[in-house]
Amino acid sequence: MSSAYQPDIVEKTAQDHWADARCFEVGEDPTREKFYCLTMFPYPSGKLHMGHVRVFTISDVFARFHRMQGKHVLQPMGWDAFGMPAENAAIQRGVPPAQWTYKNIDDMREQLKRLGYAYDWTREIATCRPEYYRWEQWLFTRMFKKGLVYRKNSVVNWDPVDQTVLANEQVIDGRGWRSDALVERREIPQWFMKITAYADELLEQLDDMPGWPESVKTMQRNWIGRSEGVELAFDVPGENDPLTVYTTRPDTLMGVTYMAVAAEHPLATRAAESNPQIAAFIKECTTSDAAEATLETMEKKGMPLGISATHPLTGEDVPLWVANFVLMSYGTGAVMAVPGHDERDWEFAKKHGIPIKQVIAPADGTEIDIQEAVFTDRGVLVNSGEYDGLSFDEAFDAIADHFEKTGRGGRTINYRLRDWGVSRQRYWGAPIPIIYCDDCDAVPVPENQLPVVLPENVEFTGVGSPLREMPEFYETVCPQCGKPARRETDTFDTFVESSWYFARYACPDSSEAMLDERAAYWTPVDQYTGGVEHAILHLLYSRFFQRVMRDEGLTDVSEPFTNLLTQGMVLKDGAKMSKAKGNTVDPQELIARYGADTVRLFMMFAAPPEQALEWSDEGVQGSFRFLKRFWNAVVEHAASGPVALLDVDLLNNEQKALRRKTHQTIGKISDDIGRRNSFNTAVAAAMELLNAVNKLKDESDGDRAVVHEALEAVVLMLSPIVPHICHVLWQELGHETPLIDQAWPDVDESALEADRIEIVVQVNGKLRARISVPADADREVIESLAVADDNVQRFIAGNDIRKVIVVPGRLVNIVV
RNA sequence: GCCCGGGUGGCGGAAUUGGUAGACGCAGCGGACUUAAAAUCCGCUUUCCGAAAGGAAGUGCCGGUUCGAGUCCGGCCCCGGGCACCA
Repeated sequence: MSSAYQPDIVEKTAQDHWADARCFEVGEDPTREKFYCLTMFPYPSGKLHMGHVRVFTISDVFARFHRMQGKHVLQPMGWDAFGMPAENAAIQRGVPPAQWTYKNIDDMREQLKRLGYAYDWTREIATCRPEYYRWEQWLFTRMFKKGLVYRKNSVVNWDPVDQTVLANEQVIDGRGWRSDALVERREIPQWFMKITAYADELLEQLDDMPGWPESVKTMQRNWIGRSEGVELAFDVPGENDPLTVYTTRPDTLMGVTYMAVAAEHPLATRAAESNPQIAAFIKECTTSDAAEATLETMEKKGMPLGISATHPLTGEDVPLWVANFVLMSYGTGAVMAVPGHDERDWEFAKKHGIPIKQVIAPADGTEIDIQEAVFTDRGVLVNSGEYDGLSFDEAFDAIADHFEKTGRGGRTINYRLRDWGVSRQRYWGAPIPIIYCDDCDAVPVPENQLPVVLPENVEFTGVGSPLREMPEFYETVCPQCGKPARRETDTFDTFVESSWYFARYACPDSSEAMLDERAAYWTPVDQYTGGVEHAILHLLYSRFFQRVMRDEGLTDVSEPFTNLLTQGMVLKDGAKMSKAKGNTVDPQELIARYGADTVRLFMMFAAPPEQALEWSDEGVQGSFRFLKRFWNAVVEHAASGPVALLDVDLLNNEQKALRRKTHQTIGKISDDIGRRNSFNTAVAAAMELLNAVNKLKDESDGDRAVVHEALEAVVLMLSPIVPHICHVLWQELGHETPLIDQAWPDVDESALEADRIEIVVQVNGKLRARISVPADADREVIESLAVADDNVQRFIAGNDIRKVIVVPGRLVNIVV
């Protein structure tokens, strides 16, 4: 194959070999170190996009690199197959969601195969298959029995025209995407998983996860949001139950000048009965979507309820307000407000003429005017009676003690994290295995009746779930009492499927259990790669599910992913590439034109993996040109005859320099891929080495030997990134055994030694000269050579040398 | 609004532990080869001054620490991601 580079032929040759030899199909081998390499599985939209190519290529580089390190590597692939796009397609084209999804899976599998990823396709999973989702239904019923799932009312976006629940994505500027009607918040009963039962464990374990990026751990810590505070009861005259609030600032208690409750709070509802203005305000509060970003950014509004609570320390009246920024589903649905020492309360008080009282003073004694500016720092208590002069900690303890002694509250740990609502009022998802009986309430479907199979041949109108129109689905009998009963028609949030698929790849065919002993061999995942947009939800739910499976006795593993790489988005025109925005680039065209290797190389070279990659059509050309140069360099070298054995003693300086470059590059690329995840600089280093090879004539025995060594190194080290061309070039270099079975190259330390090194000379921190010194020169020698330099003399002449800093191997800085 | 990132030539980016700013590539310019074009190869390419040697400025903005700051600290600005029903 000594002609021009033809990617289609090269890539078919390599892929045929891997398929024929079943290179990537792996079983369990306890004698070898395993390496489980996984990518967040794709939604089968039907077309591969650049974000897919990026993440799959990153993962494939890991898989192939660790295989060359001698590890037993598993890299599976599957489909996150439930979700809204299938329903949208069904509405638009009249195709049942199942049919559309299976077709897409077939199409995308072919596209993936064309890219040459090292997948074990025998383990493929599709989450919409009953063999898969039966096990999450099973786990749900186990969680039900343990009290880890429960039902409660929760807010959804309600489209009053289409009479249906909308996803946040389906709400555009507060209106339903199809009806254009103003969306309302409405409460309906939904199933929840008690992730908060694991909040502490999920938080604490983050401190012991060195393989995760700090940013992701920080985001998860803040999301869980553990806080230590105090619960306080305020009596409301005429009410039986006190109004309980939670605060992390009990030291500001004496500064409370009003309280606020949510629109859905019983006190507000009661007040609305006799006051039409309040009723109207409450109605207005529910006319918005349920997204937190909407609630947090909308104008803070409130209205006095005309009643007061009693301050628990002073006995003074504290007026009650209803406000749109207090959420019923969050804590107790009521907050105490301290305008002097809370930003939002201060602004609200200013707007509504509510008194602002200073009860904290700066610890350093600075005078402040609380009417002019809010003071939110911790400080010393003032205007607080017996608590005056106390610090934050002292006041926290004194006030918490007081409430504990009087039985009116006390220390509490609070989490921002809320339980996971898993109910979706949608068709294309896994049925929630619950049966409602008039006598027995909600009863989980018995294990021997699982799975509850989702009917796949349905008429799909888009308004409401077809399951609700299918008596043959929902009509059943109660498993407990045998009376006619009704099956749950809601389905699971698709995050449920993606919270445990990583473990199922170990035993995808197990019909006896959710996981079997093969999972003990392969889990946890050693390297997990996926989009940074999943940094919180998917990764936190997976960490939760792993623990639920552990506590169910299915595994000993607590943390599902040992090392995590969150790859940045592929952007175009400054925004995430997405079908919705219509700014996608089709990888298929590029592959047809340049081959998979060029596309893989470009994705790895264009940006560091964790950063956003701004797409540009130019630059792909450059990657293709490099592969052609690479091809020609190897083919021409191989064509010019046999290579003499390398004899390092006979090398001239130029040849030694190339050898040094070769082994420096082996060291650099090993570190770049193996430790730094810095694939772009690994490619750059390989390019530099190839540029250096092309400068040598490749004629003498010594030339040919060092060129051969360098080319072998480049072929081996680029093979994780561009595996097809390297497969063929390895044969060109005269090897019988295929490249896929080769080990990663080693650094020859002796090749790195150099006689002389370059040192930079600065005067007052400004670069003035570069000098060449013997590699073993000591400080005095380096210093005297530096001072002797002509240009350095120009800048130090006539001045006293005050100080000389010598950084060995790097620079000299002369301070005058 | 809150949480997490990012900001370096015309462009993507490099600089790994505070020590040569701009590696590698794209685009551009000049040259070789060619009847010509494409492809390929060679050279130049941060800005300003200078024939050159060399000098000055320079990593979003303002300030600080240091012999030395893209890197550390304080305060801002802009862009991207997430915010619990997009996946």
